[in-house]
Amino acid sequence: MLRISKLTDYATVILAALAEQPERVQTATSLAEQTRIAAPTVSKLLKQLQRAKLVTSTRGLHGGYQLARPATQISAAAILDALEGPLTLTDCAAGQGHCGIEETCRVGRVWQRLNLAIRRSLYEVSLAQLAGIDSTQVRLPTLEREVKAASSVRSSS
Amino acid sequence: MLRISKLTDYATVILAALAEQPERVQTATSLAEQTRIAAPTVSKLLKQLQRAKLVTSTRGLHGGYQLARPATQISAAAILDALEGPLTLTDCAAGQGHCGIEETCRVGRVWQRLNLAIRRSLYEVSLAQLAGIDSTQVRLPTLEREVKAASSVRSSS
DNA sequence: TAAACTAGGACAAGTTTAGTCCTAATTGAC
DNA sequence: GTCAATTAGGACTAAACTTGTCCTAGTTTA
Repeated sequence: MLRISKLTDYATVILAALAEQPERVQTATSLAEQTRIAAPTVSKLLKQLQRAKLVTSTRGLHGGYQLARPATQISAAAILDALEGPLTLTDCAAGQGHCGIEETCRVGRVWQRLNLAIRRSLYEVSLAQLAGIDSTQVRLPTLEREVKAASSVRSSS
Repeated sequence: MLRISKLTDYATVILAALAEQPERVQTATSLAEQTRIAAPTVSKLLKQLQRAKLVTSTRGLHGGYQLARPATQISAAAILDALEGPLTLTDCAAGQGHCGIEETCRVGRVWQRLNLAIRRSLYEVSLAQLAGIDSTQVRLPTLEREVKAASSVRSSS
């Protein structure tokens, strides 16, 4: 539960490897060797990351991948979004609003707020910090406020 | 991603229904009607919750289920644990420690700490709050501290 | 033109999740 | 003591998601 997929985990490892040498263009193959992740998987992930604009790609000979922006400006939330789509703790949160038990379910709202709180906390963590490159402390005023609000919300909007 | 399972969501709805009338013993069937969740599913979930000691059961005629303790003393984390087992954001966190890319992976540790931070925040939210019965504000000093620590951890232990 | 790359998507196997059903065991009422 | 209501436990199935592989096409440089 509340588990990020293995692929997402891999992606952060790959991004961390890119973050270590931001000036260098690295091929999927080389990244696979560095990280010990199977090459086709690395390839696939890099494609996804490219689509999400987290890395830039150069085709052709001497091509490869680079971080699209500094590691300090890539949040954990962005990585998760890129690979797993927008984060929704429950199905209701996804949008449609009809899960069959709408009326009886006053629980949904609170989950969604908790959801948001967690999301914001992930948003405050940068790739640089995940990779252990940057040790800058993050300020997290948002997080505390959000979770507090989430947990005290009532059914009456 | 970071999604709680539908069953867990159902479980909180069921627990919320029980929390509304803590003095009453309610049957699985009645809870199914109230919540509009399919009866066999409700049954199954209640069994799990009973095993986790979140509800008490009475067998036989006029039997049914009740909360094992006040809703204020049941945390969201406890509900998640009961249904999905101990929370692990990544596989590495689960224990074995060999995911094939150990050496190259300095990312794991930070995930695990974030994990813990989220977990603690869930621990601070009670069923009463989820159900909208109790509007008590929670103090969350732990959460802020935890996430801050998690995000600034370095590879060097 | 050939070689080294990425881009995109189809596909298959494995695992997890969701939900159903069946057969005990227990209790209270008549 | 028998019957009906109810939980206990687990087997089973179908659907969904995850993970990983592979193939073909497009791009760039030497």
